[in-house]
Amino acid sequence: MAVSARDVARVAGVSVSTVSRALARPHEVAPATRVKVLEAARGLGYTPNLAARSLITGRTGNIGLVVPDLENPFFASVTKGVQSRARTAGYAVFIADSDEDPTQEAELVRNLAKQVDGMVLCSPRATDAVLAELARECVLVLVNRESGDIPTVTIDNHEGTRQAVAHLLALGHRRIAYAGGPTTSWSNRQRAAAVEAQGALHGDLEVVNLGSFQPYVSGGIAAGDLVLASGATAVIAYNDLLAFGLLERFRQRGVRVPDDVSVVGTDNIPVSALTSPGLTSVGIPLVNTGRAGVDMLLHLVRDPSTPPTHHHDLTVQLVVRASTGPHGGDVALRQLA
Amino acid sequence: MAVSARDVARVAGVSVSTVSRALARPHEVAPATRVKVLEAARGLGYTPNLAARSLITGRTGNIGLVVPDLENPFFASVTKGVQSRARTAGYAVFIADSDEDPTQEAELVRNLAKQVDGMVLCSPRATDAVLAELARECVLVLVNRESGDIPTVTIDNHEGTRQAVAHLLALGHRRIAYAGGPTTSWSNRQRAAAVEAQGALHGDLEVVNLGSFQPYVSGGIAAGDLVLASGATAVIAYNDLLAFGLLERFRQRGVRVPDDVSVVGTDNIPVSALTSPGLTSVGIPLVNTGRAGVDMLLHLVRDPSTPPTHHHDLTVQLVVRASTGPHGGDVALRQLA
DNA sequence: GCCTAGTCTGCAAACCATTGCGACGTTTCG
DNA sequence: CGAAACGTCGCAATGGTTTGCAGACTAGGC
Repeated sequence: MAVSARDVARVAGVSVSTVSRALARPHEVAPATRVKVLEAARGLGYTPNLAARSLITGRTGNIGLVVPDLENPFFASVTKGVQSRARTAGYAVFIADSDEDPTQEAELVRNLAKQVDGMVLCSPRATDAVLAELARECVLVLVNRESGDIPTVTIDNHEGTRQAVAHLLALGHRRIAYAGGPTTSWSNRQRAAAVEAQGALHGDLEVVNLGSFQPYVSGGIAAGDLVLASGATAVIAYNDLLAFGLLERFRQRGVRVPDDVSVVGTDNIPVSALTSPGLTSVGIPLVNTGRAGVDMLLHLVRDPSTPPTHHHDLTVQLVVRASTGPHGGDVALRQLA
Repeated sequence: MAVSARDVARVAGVSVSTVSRALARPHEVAPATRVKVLEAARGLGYTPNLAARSLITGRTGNIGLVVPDLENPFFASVTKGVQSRARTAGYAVFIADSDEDPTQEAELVRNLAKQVDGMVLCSPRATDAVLAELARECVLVLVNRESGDIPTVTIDNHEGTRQAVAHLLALGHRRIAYAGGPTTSWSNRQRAAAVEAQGALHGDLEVVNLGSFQPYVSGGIAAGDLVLASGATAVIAYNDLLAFGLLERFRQRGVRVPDDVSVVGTDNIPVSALTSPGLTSVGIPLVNTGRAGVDMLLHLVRDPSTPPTHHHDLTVQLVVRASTGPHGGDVALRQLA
């Protein structure tokens, strides 16, 4: 059925080893034989059996990607980046969705570990202990998470938060709430800490941490009422989906954005430009985040001797849209008039 | 390094073949030996080498999924469904993104074909001829596309369009535009034809086909002006992203939705509830579409003898939100008052 | 007590590509 | 002219698992 190297060898009148070499190391075989083999291979439509190859070489040419939720546009974009970069490097990618469940996450990694040369874990929810264990079983790169000395691509959460707070301060806000994501999320802990740090930095700024919510629209709807009760005039959300939920809940309750409350999201996923009002959001280079993860992983896989950077920090940029403004409307503009 | 069946055999004091049987066909080995082997395997942390297994069985335990654009929420949801269903069936899934490019699509299928037991092609953009060729090289299931006698999971486009048109007719619209997607998209051709068919069916209805646009927000922005110039009071869009673009462009031009123009999308992706106004959309069971594709594929793979259904048609349901209403505002309500 | 049927288990081939080593032939240099 | 060096290629082992076949051993029936 399938055509093997033996068939090619027979047609080309050479041995199987010569076929292998003609394809893998062309300079080690005489030009004349090379063309004979190549022609035979093309004629028969030969492609090496990857299972057999990986059995002997120990490498698969595949990488794995585990994300908490494929339906979250943030992870969808990262996945796109991973896939595109892997493809140009000649790697195929396994995808796995953990549904935000740390247990499934570890299981998925173990299932895939034997079929891949390495894995990218995006925003893993597992504990440091579990990650350390997994890292021993398989080459790992973390994206949007730091843990021990596992190679990592992160986002500059502190700087993102700083930009968001600076923006809100400039608009006159003095009481800012933070609506957090899953407690299992490292970036959530980072962002929460960064907001608190900003509060400590500015004497006239009060920060209210509202706690943890589901990183979906539903979580934002739940958080909305807490924001209003907290007396904050602005809220920073763990991610854009949560921010959408806030906008929705505020609309339901007749609270005007940004006149009554300003809302800042995080991630700047593509749809954030489309809500009404458009969402001010801490922009992350989504697709590039995926690419960076693959780059680091492939470097590790191809020459494990020289790990030049174990840590790559991506820059962020606040994108201001209509969901933020001065509390009570634009006094500055009114004074100018 | 890695523990093989030979190690287990040595520890358990049996032969390699007995190890294999104890794990794969427990009833073919004596209970006493079975527990010995199982204990040894567990003690050593043995897991069968999948490459070696697939080398001999010819099966991989993997499936592939090709989609035109992972960042499109429609495909993200389908991917989620595929992944979740495959996982519970013990299959791992390769993901590939063709960037809406038919050439890449075929290439991706060929690259993956050797490593999978079968593939799901979601909304493939390739021609029927190319698909037929690919189907000969690999077990294929099409989702949201019909082509020859390749097994297929489709969406009832005709019914969806019927519902959308009926809704608009009920609101009093008599001139309806269709803003189409890629010409390479089968479902776009289906939907365009269905709209025309509805026009032919209702004597008092005029249908305007505006042609083909990119299935992104940018495509809708481009289409917006054509809608207005066409004199239509309502527009049906190929997908929700395109509809978002329409909403955006109408806002830019000060055109009120739904008072001046009604907008209907297709797919009912999660964010459609969040735009302002909320998007009326032909709802598709997104995640289930992916599941259905995998179900069909696995059935084909596991017993290729009896293909019970080569065609599965998923039901659709129009979801009405605020983007549709009577032209010029709600006269019916005003008359009641 | 012997034969048969049946239950377990081991042997060895097979799957397919890769690669170290050695053989062979040719060239080059001393 | 001899020997070393080099280029080219085949042999055979290797990787880990599955499975047909045959052998060994047990149990049961006459």
